[in-house]
Formats: sequence, C-alpha cells, structure tokens
Amino acid sequence: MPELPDVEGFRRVVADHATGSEVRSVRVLDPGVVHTSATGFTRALEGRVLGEPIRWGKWLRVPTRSRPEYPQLLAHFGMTGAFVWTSGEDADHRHDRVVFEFRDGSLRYRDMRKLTGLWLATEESDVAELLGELGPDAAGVSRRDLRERLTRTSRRLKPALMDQTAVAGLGNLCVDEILWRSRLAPTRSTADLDSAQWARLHARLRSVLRSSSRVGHVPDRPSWLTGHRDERDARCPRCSTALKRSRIGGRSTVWCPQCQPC
DNA sequence: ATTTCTGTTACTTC
DNA sequence: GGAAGTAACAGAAA
Repeated sequence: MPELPDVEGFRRVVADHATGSEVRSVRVLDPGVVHTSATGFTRALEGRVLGEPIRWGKWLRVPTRSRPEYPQLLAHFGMTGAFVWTSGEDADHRHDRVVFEFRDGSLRYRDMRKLTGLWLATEESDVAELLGELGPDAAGVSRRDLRERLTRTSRRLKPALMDQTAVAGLGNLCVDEILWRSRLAPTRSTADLDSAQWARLHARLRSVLRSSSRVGHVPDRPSWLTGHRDERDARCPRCSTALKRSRIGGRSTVWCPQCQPC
C-alpha cells in the first residue's frame, strides 16, 4: 500500500490527531520494528509533545516540540505499514507493532510484514544517514529537475521512476498510472524522450499524485489503470485494448500496448 | 503446495 | 562502471 499518496494520508492522521499532544505512553508490542532498544525508544518519546509531521517521499518525520525538535520519530511503512488512529477502547490489532497513547486516543503503527519500521533521530545527521540519498519529493519536483535527475542514467522509465534517489515517493502503482496517462511505455529509455514527452510526463506525474494524495492512495476507480490491475482479462479504460502484464525491474507492471507504444 | 504482493537492500550477472 | 536480475526480509491471501 504505502507510496507517496498513502504516506501523505498517514501524515494527515498524525497532524489531525496527535500533533500538539503529549505522548502519555509508548507500548512497543514488537521490538523488531523499533531500531533501538524498546526501553530506549519508549523513554525518548514519553512525555514529549509531537510537532508537525513532514513527509519526504515515502518517509514521515515527526519532530517533538523540544528545544531543537529532537528526538524525531522517523517512520517508513514498507509494503504493508500504516499509521492508524483509534479513539476509545479499541483492542490491539494483531499487526499493531507500536502504540503511542494520547489523552484522547491511540496512534498505532500497524504493519503486517515488518519490512521497514520506526527509527529515532537524535540529531540531523541521524536523519541524513537514514534517508540516505533521497531525491527531491515527487509531489513538488519541477519539470527541469525531473528530467535532469532521470537522465543522469540511461535506463527504462519504470525502474528510473521507482528509484528513490532520483525522485522520492513513487511506487509501483503510481508509476504504472503515471506512465499510462503519459502514454509512455515502461520500457522506453529515459534517453530518448523529447521535450514534449518530458512535459507530459511531468504534468501527469503531478496530477496523479495530487488526486491520489487527496484520497490517501492511488484510486482504483474504473477510469484509472490502477482500477484494472487485478482483473484477469483486463482492458485499457481508454481504448479497450487488452492490457499487457509483465515484470519490469522486478516489479509487476501493467500497461496498454496501444496507448503506450514502444 | 505454489505463487503473488503497493518496498528496500545486497549481491550477482551481463 | 553501469544497467538489469534475483534473493531476502515476513506474512497473508489467492
């Protein structure tokens, strides 16, 4: 689930319910997801007031309202993670790994597969080390930046757009949707797009992210390519041609051979 | 029992 | 050196 639009939804969960509130207690139900000792993690955050969360690509940073905003909580959601807010007496979900308790509810880091997790940053260098060479956030990237960063290497569009160090935030569904709307085949090389195609790619990228972020995921409506990913004899919502499906860059990829010619 | 999956990293192969 | 492919992580669903 979690790509940029999903993480944007989790950012809103934190901003709407937890920002400005004191963490009364932290329950680490699965020590495997916090990359410090469970007691160290708990001790660092209990009694702190959370600040405004910031999303960068698929990462979420939650500062604390202390002198220089540290420690900071850094969250990544892998393929199955989420932040879920519950108010009232909800029992723990079986995949709740960490629960932050507030006066009026609980913020739950819920993740089935535990591919990534939560980290604590004590200073800015911790953040830099964790996020590594993350590219500019895809939701705000300029056309010029997009082109420049994707043409640093010559490779197929699909893996190029998925590369978080080139541009941060795009995942498998986003990329297929963007390429379909841009009428560009995922196998096309970043080296041979003309200016009009770069302009269209940038425009579609921005609009797909804007509308997806509003709902907190890539919509699976019938008018979207994503709405047909899981169908057996899926057809293009635009031209009804049978959609193609294969593995590109190790990821399942769906595209329309008619609308997106090689 | 086998295959698949919205992510990332490390390693191998070409 | 760079691009591309694979396995691994862990767990559930088809």
